[in-house]
Amino acid sequence: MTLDRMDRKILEILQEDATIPVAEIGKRIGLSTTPCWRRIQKLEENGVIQRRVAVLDPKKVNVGVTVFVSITTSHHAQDWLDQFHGVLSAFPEIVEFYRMSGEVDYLLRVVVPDIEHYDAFYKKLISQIELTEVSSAFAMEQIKFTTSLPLAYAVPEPA
Amino acid sequence: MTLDRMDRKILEILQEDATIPVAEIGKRIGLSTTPCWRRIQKLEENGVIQRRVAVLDPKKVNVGVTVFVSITTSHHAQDWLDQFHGVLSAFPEIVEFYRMSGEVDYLLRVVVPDIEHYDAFYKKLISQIELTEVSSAFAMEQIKFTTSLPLAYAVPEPA
DNA sequence: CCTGAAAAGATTCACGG
DNA sequence: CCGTGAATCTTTTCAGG
Repeated sequence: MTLDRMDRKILEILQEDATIPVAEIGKRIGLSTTPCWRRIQKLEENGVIQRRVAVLDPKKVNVGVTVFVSITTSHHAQDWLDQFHGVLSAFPEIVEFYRMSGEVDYLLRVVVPDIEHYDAFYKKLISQIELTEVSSAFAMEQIKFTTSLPLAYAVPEPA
Repeated sequence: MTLDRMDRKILEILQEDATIPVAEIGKRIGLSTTPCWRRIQKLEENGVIQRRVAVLDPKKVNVGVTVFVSITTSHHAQDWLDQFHGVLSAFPEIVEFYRMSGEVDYLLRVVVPDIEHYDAFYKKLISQIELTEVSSAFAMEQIKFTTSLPLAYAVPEPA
């Protein structure tokens, strides 16, 4: 699917605030309600817009602490990997989970209320699956966090 | 603010899908529209719900590659730190930015289309501010990514 | 604090340019 | 592909238990 500048403008608005009425979005980008609405529909059908969600304040739901967990493993059989992915993905505290190149095999972002709860999480984690090497790095401060992806790369070259 | 089980149920639903009508949410949790709506209002007023946003598919907007960038710096003056925070936060490719404890001083999550574009981003970054040590780790696969925070820690003990 | 219904507003659709 | 206007459905407010 190709995204033109209108689509990009719509996405820019909706990434920041999905409560804005379609009529208002149209007004901002110079389009009337229906064509604007049709573009949004298409963006949803094509999966460019995956979902609309409420973003919560981590501190207000008592998960103000972020920990990055680096995992190195010696297992490489597919069976074990599938189980590993499944077990880890099921933890609600694990909000991001990447397979990495380089030194570390996997990187997790974990959210918990404090260090004590992280310790409890950690114990539960290692009790459920065997991990060769695990190292934890604590975030002291979240300086930036956004769900808005850059859209400069999404638009085709100007005609 | 204290969140009871009803609030938590509402948040669980809205974190996953913020398009569900209030009447439907009420039905699911056993509440009629008005009280459910009032609870949502309160959660927004109190900042528990920060915003409602559209979540996009990174690949479909051409930023399928995630890179974690670790930064160590020798500067510690407040002036320099403020500038550092400002300069980095302005990059739309930097979607997360943490001050860390331990080895590394800062950790970034950067999204770009591919390694070539990461190189361009990197050059731009180091041209704008002096960084003592920078190391990049590429994610090969995003196994899990969710904007839903765990809510088990948010609820007060059963009365 | 709750229920049920009415008013206000947004989304969706049929039709025409 | 864009726009206008009307029908439908949601949200929001209000009267009352």
